[in-house]
Amino acid sequence: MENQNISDIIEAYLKQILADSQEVEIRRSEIANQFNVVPSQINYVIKTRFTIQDGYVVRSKRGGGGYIRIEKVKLLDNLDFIDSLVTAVGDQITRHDGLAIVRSLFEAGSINRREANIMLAAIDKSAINTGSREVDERIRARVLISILDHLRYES
Amino acid sequence: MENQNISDIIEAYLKQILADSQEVEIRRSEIANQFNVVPSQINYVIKTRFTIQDGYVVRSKRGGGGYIRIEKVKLLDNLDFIDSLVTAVGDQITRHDGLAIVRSLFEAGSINRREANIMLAAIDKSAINTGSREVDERIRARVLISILDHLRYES
DNA sequence: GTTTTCTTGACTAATATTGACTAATATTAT
DNA sequence: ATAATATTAGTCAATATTAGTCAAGAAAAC
Repeated sequence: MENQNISDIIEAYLKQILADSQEVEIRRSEIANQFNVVPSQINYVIKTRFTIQDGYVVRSKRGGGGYIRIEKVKLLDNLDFIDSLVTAVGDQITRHDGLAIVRSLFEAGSINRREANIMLAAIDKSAINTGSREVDERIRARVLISILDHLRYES
Repeated sequence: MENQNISDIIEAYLKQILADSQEVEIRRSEIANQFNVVPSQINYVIKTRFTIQDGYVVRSKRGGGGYIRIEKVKLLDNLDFIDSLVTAVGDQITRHDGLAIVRSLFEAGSINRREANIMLAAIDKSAINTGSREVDERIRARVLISILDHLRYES
């Protein structure tokens, strides 16, 4: 074992629970208290160590009875492909190139025609049209990547 | 699971009754008493969890013999249904209400789980996040309506 | 010495709970 | 009939209870 910082320790704690069960639900302040760190460090640990690339989906709720729930998901075998598309999208993308991304998914068999059409509708000009082409391209990129990330696992 | 808030518990209680019957009729003060909350919390639960987007219609009467009646709505044919959702979306919509829209589509059988997840990814915070809540809500509305419009043609 | 990662806390956002006040309807008294 | 009273539900704003974001400084890695 190398020199472990507290983030690593919290990560290990959560992953140990996840070794036995499909998901773990915590109250942020409780865990923060338990490990004697500020609450926002829990967000840091989750953001850096429980990403979708790692095979985790995180949901949360604020307010009374709030929680953070980390779920282990079964990743599909198209990960490298999705990765390459995410890279291709980058942080902004034209409609034309977005169309090509969706077509790639369809032709690879990752999505069917109906799903492709839903994706196209989501990045269409009628959907994303703020008046600034640059802003539109950034939003389109994020919408696409958000969808691509969901195609990584079974749901 | 273990630390649910009382609003969730009341929601679950009502929905359990609605699982067996088309509607449920309550006396507000009785339920408030039963769950040991103030009466107006029942209004909160209904307002946040039994909206028309969720597929419920609520009627009530004040005065002696007053009641609150929650009815599970029978969905119309697909076109009218999508029309009603488009109307419900309007020109801006919160994530919470957007979620309810997608859930309605799913529960109505208009889309399957995979399609629902694609839609949710498209309107997620990770996808639409310009820094202005108002702008986000407008974009979210347009993305949703664009997808809803495409769902008309295909079915 | 520079860059990356970690830690911290101030500020923000979402959701839940509560209660004072209001409105509608029913019942009773005149 | 009409007015007064009782009995419901509705609205709204204040407060409480959570989690999220972001940026600055510290520590570690390179």
